[in-house]
Amino acid sequence: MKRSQGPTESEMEILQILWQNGSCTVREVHETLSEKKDVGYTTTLKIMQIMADKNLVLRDTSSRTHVYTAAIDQESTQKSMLSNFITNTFGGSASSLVLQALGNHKTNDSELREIKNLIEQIENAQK
Amino acid sequence: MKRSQGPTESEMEILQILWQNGSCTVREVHETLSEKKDVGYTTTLKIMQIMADKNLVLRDTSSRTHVYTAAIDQESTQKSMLSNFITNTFGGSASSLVLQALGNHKTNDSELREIKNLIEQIENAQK
DNA sequence: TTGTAATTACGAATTCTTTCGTATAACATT
DNA sequence: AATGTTATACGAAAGAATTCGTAATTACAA
Repeated sequence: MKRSQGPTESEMEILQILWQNGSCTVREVHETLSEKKDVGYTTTLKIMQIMADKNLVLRDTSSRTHVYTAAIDQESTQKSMLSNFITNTFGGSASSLVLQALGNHKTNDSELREIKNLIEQIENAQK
Repeated sequence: MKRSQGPTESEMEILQILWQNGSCTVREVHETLSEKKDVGYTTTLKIMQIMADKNLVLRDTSSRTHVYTAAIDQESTQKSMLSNFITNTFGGSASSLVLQALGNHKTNDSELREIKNLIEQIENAQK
C-alpha cells in the first residue's frame, strides 16, 4: 500500500511543535505533546528518530541531549497535505472546502479582511 | 493508537463515488476507481465489505449482485474530517487553511462570488 | 446439462504506524 | 565511589489499513 504521502499524523504533531518553537530537544517536544495527548517519552523519541531517518527533521548530536529542527518547510508541507486532502475528502473542490471551513469556524474580522483581500487579488488577476 | 477518526483514505475514495452516483454495485465503484488508481477488484470488494460492517454504507443483498449506498452524510462527514485536518495540519487555524486553499487553486468567478457572499454574511452576523 | 463467467466470502500476507520495554551510556548527587 | 536520574538505541509487539489469492456460490449461455 502507498500511504498517500508526506508526514504521518504523529509526525505532523511534532512538526507543528518544531515549527512553533524552532529547535527542540525530545524532552521539550514531549512536554508540549503531553499537554494534549497521553504518550510515553520513548514513543516521542522513537518517532523523532524515525523522522530523522526520513529527513523530516535535522538532528544535532553534538551533545548528549540531541537537538532537533524541522527540515521541511511549513508552508510547502501544508500546501501538499492540503492538496491531497482536497482530492481525498472534497473530491477536488477547493471552493467547497473553503465554504465549509468558513462556515464552521469562528473567523475574526482581521482574518476575514485578509481573505477578502486575497479574493480581490485573484479577481483582478483574472481580468 | 487511535486513528484520528472516521473513514480511512480508501473508504473516502469510495464514499466520493457513492455520493456522486447514488447506489452502486462493487463493479461500478471499481470501474470508477480504476480510472485513477491501480487496484484489484477483490480489494475494492473487501473495503466495501468492511465499510458495510462499520455501517459506513448500506448493502442491499436481495439480488446476487449487491448494491451499496452511502450510509453517512456527505456534508457532515466532510465537516468532521476537515475539523481534524485543520487541527492536525494547520494547528487549528482555519483561516490559514483558507488562504492556502484560495492561493493554490484556480477558483472560478462564481465560486469566488459564493465565498464573498458567505463572508458578507459572517460579517453581518458578527455586527 | 455442462461449462464459463461473475460475484461474494474468507482469510492470510504485507505494509505502515504507533507504542513501549529494556539495555546501555552519560551525567549528577551525595 | 555508589547511587540515582536522564538520555539514546534497539527491537519487538500491537494495531491499522490495504492488498490479493483462492474457494464457494450463483447466474447464464452454449
